[in-house]
Amino acid sequence: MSLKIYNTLSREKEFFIPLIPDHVGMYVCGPTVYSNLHLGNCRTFISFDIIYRYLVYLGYKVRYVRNITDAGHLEGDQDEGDDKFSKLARLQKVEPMEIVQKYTLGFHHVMQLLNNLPPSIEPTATGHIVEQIEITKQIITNGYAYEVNGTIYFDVEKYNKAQPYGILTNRKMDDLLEGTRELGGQNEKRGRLDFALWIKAKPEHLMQWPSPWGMGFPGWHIECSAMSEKYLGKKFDIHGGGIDLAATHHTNEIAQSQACYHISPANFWMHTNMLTVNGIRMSKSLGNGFLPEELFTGNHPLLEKAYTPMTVRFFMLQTHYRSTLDFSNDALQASEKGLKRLWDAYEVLKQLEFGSELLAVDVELDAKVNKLINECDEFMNDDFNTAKVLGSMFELVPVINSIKEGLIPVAAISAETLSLLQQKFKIYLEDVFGLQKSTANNELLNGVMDLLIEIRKEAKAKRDFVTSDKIRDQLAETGINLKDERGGEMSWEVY
RNA sequence: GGUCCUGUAGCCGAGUGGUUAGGCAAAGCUCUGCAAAAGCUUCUACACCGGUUCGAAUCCGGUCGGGACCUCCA
Repeated sequence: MSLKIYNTLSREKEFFIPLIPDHVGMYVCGPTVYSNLHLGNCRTFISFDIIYRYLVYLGYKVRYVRNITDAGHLEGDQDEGDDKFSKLARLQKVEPMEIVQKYTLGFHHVMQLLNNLPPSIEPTATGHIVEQIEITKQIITNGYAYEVNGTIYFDVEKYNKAQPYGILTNRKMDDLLEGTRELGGQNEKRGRLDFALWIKAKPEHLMQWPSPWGMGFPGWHIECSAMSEKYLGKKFDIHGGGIDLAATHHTNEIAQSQACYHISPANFWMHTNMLTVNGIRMSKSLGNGFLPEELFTGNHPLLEKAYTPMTVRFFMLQTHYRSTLDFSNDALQASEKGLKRLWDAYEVLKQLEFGSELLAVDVELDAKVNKLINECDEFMNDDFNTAKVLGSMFELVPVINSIKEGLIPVAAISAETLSLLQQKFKIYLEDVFGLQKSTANNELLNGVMDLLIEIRKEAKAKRDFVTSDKIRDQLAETGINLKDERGGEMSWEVY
């Protein structure tokens, strides 16, 4: 079975066939680094991280490009506005690049905590001004852009006569025009839907570059066209981003590429759905965003406690990437416990060894285990259905625990099946889903715990429950859970 | 207003027309010196009204509710 991906462009799942066999070029729209990213932003980057990891698992050589937007993002919909970096920089009396540096570092830190792999290339808009100017020039040459007082606009209505402008989100030009606000008298655009490729800078503007049209800065959409072309070519396999970018940003990217190179940039357009709070989209403008830091510290009115980055990651894995996901303390609480159950079973599984005893293999169980394991790949191949994969893995948890408890003999499943089970759990939990153990134990603590366990065992052997309970209770107070195993062994974990 | 998406048990959420998704919570039992963990069992839902079909949560139509995009936002 081969991979199928839902393509926004066709509005259906299509078999994924890369342009160059065994190679995948993937471009994902990254953050605009003028503020902290919230959990909704994180969701998109986690989703694409898992997609990236799965493509690698399938054996593709993936070039994953995710940009950093550090220039030119306009405030509001008035094209004569300030860019976000200049505005903030003036407000805080710092260099625009100080803003960029601060939030880029913050972004990378959060990505690392969430265990997202770094992309292959992470280009910045300010590092590609030349390329953006070149594309703009070519679009003008091709007749799809015009200059007004040093600002270059893309002529949407003219473009729409050659190519369907609203193709990505299935919109007709007339409908789009209807939904647009009236042009203000001072507006210099020819058409309501026209957008800026290059914007003339006022003299006091902090970030500006020379261009054939005077000093200015790039429009928002042109950077992605320029950088995706530079690193992935005029046509590449996958272009991704949040679904909120589809109607405007990605629609304009397609128009720019078509107007410049006469080709639609990506074969597959993938869009991740929004994270909501009480059913409403988490967004910067609404101010209902949770910062990752608030979550990791529990410092938020809607949270009862802190949650680890891995809990957040797991929480998002339980939902399909194209569904909205509602964020709440209860939902996170459930994820925390679910992840623990699954991860504990994984730790148990790693320790299981196939014995040499010649017990009859439970054919039915063996077949069931194999089916559940093999389904994982099928579910992922069906447009990355992580939720179904987790469902299968959870069904395997009682099997693993029962083997450990001796309720099912190890030899009930074949050595081959056990080995496959161990391999697949490792591959999915660690390599594809990118989960990792939340608390690291150190050698010193291990030694101390060995001693305490020994003392407790001795006390229990003498039926000295006062001492044995004291050890367990006081460890519990310091945050360590000591558990009596079947057969007199003891294990422990940090809460 | 236009273009879409969506409504699943206490909560979160998968669901290809016919088979118990799964997680969390809750209850009972087993195990245990007592716990915790684990195992077993129970809770079997698909907004509403029609239609198609032998059969629909799943397809079609309508009604009502929620949301997204159309304007900066992953």
